Amino acid sequence: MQYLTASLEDYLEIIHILRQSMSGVGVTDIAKAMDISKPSVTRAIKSLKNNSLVIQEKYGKIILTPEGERVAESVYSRHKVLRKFLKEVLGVSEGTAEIDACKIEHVISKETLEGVEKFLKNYGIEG
Amino acid sequence: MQYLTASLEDYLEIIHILRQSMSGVGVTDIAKAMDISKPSVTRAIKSLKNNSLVIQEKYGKIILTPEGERVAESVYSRHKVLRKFLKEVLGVSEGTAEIDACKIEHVISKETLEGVEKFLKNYGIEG
DNA sequence: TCAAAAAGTAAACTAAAGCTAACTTTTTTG
DNA sequence: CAAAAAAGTTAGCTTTAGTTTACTTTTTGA
Repeated sequence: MQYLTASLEDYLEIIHILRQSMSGVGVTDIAKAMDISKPSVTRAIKSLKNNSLVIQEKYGKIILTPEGERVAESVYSRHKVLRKFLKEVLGVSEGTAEIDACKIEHVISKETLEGVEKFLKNYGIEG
Repeated sequence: MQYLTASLEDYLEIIHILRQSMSGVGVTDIAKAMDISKPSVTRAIKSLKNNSLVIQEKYGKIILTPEGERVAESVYSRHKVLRKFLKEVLGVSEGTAEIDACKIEHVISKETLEGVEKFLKNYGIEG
């Protein structure tokens, strides 16, 4: 899995986040969290399964594979760094920081992310 | 025209940029600049025509309408602000700044863009 | 001036990602 | 424990945006 779409990255991220507050993540949980239909989720999960990023028995809960977990954490980490930067450095509101971080996290390069992290570190804004 | 896809914004932007160094912008110019096929360009132009953002007679050159020009300039302006910020503030390389600006310009909110502009102004980095 | 090259278009295919309607399976609960 | 509710899936539609192949139109230059 070298390339993932923004959409599939979002699914992994939300599964990761939901997992932190519930024992098992299901299609309906994801659909509600992302405000999309259940069939859309089912199809996305199928695609993630094909890429060995999640495991799910038919009608069962969705579990991230180690690789899926790795990708999800990577995306979520980018999200948190960007959100912090937008809020603390650019003075953007909570809500906008959340929304924009969620979009920028999918398109930003490694180099720019590192620039952001370096900036936060230099200014003593801890992660 | 309240909402434009990232792709269509890119077409408007590239037409605007090409126009600065050539008298008439054609399908082939755009295809080469964006490294995509000519039929892809033709279809995108058709969509922009439907939205009254460009004018083109059959087999003719492509011209931005005043509204198209307004949108193109808005996108390109975002691009320049972001590129400058990435380079001057985050210390990102020329090439990466160009690439990332080109992606972030389509997803960033007004509020965050204003935060970026304010930051540049505060630090005396002139536009 | 007319034939070849270049430019532009049309048609049809593909993939991603959303949707609804209708179905099956599982869970809950009276 | 069986019926209803909830959860999950399937099938088929839509849009966007890329592709290739094959066509038409325009431009150019020997």
